[in-house]
Amino acid sequence: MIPERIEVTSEHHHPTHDDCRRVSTILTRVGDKWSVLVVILLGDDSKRFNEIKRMADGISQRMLTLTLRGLERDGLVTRTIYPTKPPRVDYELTALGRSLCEPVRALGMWAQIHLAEIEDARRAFDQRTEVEGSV
Amino acid sequence: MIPERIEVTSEHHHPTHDDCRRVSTILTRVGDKWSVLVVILLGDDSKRFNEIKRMADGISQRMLTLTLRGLERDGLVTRTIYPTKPPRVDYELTALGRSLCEPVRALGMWAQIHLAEIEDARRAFDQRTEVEGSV
DNA sequence: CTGTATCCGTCCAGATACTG
DNA sequence: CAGTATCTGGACGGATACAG
Repeated sequence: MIPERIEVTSEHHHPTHDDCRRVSTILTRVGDKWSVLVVILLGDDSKRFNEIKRMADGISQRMLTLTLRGLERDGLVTRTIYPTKPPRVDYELTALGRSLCEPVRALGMWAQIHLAEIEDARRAFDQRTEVEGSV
Repeated sequence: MIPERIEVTSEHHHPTHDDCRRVSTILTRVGDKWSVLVVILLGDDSKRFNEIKRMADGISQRMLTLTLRGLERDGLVTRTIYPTKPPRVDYELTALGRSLCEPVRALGMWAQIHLAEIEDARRAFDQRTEVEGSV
């Protein structure tokens, strides 16, 4: 029972303020430096802290902790502690987390498909700007 | 002719480093505070600077300028200057910009559908954390 | 191993004032 | 109207050291 459209401001058929703020909110969360990377990396099986850290390659311990906490807070990942010695903590995507993967992957596909196009546009823009600057 | 899958690192069938970095890059760009909002607001017809500013409601002039420049640089919007008096500048989504709307809307739908779920998770988490803190 | 605490430099966003 | 310039506070990310 997935609603086709949730509730859009008044009559306007194309999403407006409320709608966009929501999108914006989620994208802000999702768009931070590491969250999506971690979500995708988690994939289907649970993983340990350092395992993720190695995969992410470049993330600091601090940032990984913060990122995982954020994802946990949003109900996207679960955190399971095994009080062994040394301690072991497993992270795993929740159903919600896995469901997020779909639209994110779609965006990822878009990114890959249009990457060259965007980079060309950037080069062109930078050149234009540069020329202006040197006049 | 949209490729099902572009090129994923070696054998692994689930996206890895390269893949993820790309997604991450785009999401970072897309995930900043105003870009997506502006893209969605632009919709199908061109709009003027202050027109967008009014719709965005809360964005500063500076941020709107920077956001639009960024989008223009990435080839997502065009900027048309009419040297009238007073000057008039129209912004419009490019084909690339419009194509971005689709995955973004998908994410938006996801956000709307799961908003309550996420907020519940947040409340639960905060409560748990709070309890721990007070012990 | 899996964190937390602290320090610190950088970037970013907002406010304000000014310009073509 | 549509910007640019400048200043400033705060958030963010990284490095490091320490703890359970």
